[in-house]
Amino acid sequence: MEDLYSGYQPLLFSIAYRMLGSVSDAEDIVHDVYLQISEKTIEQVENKKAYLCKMVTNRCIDFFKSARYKREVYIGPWLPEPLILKDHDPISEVMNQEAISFAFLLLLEKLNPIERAVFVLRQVLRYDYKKISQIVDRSEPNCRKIFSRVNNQFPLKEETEGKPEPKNKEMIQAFVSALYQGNIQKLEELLGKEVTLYSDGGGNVYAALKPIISKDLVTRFILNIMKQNHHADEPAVVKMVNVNGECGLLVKGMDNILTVISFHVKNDQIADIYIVRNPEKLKHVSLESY
DNA sequence: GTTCAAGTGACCTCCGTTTA
DNA sequence: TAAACGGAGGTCACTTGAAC
Repeated sequence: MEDLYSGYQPLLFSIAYRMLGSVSDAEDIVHDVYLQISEKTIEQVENKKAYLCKMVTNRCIDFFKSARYKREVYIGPWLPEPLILKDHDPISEVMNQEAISFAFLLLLEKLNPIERAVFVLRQVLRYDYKKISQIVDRSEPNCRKIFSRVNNQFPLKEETEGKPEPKNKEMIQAFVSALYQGNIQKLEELLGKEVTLYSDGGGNVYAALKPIISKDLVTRFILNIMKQNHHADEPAVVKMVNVNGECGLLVKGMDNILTVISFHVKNDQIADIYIVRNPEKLKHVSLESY
């Protein structure tokens, strides 16, 4: 059972996280699945990997149906829980191979649970339709059609192809230094014309209740935050980290993680900024590691 | 050349909403 | 309340491309 857990846990977590956009819920589901299966049961199963994927996917579908209601009453923009990836972590190795960006997870959010499962299994994990049909309990042609329709409906494919370019890292470094210097001209160069800033406080902490759109408004918003931080008794520390496979920022206070920021870069400019401030979504980020 | 998996257009069915 | 309508989701059949 231990080998089974260490062998498949990263893969199962990667499926659950993409389906739900929540680190803690994904961990719970994977853990529950391992608690539910007994050694006897699993030994009788021919394809253990497909069996475990099916269990996790079905759990996610059930969970998502109930979570959907919660999100409908969510205060402000909903963002996924950030996943801070480190080198040599088994989960990082699985995640870095596949799409996991905030932009991708937010697009997935628009799909129904079955569409999500089919898309993740096919586009991200490259499963064949036979396996997918067994996992989601739909016919093979139906799975092909679901995938085809999702592809036509949403521009998800580009989000799953390629890894974050090193250029992004330089861009985020330039962004941070422009912030500290208060260099408005440089900030405006880095931001796309229609840049959108999403701020998720979940009603627990201060955050913008609506997405902020346009270069001018976003620049003013972030400079204002920097000004407040500068005048604080204990200014926060900003650190560059790997957030969901892309270069991002972690803002550390005296005794807790205050904010995690992720960026979506398009055509050499920052197209979207995702700011997670909801403490509920930062609980899993360990302060000691940073 | 054959086989097979994948992708997609055309068509059908079902179900929720609208309207008389 | 029942018929009409539209959209979502499913099946069938065909084309395409890769592997052998």
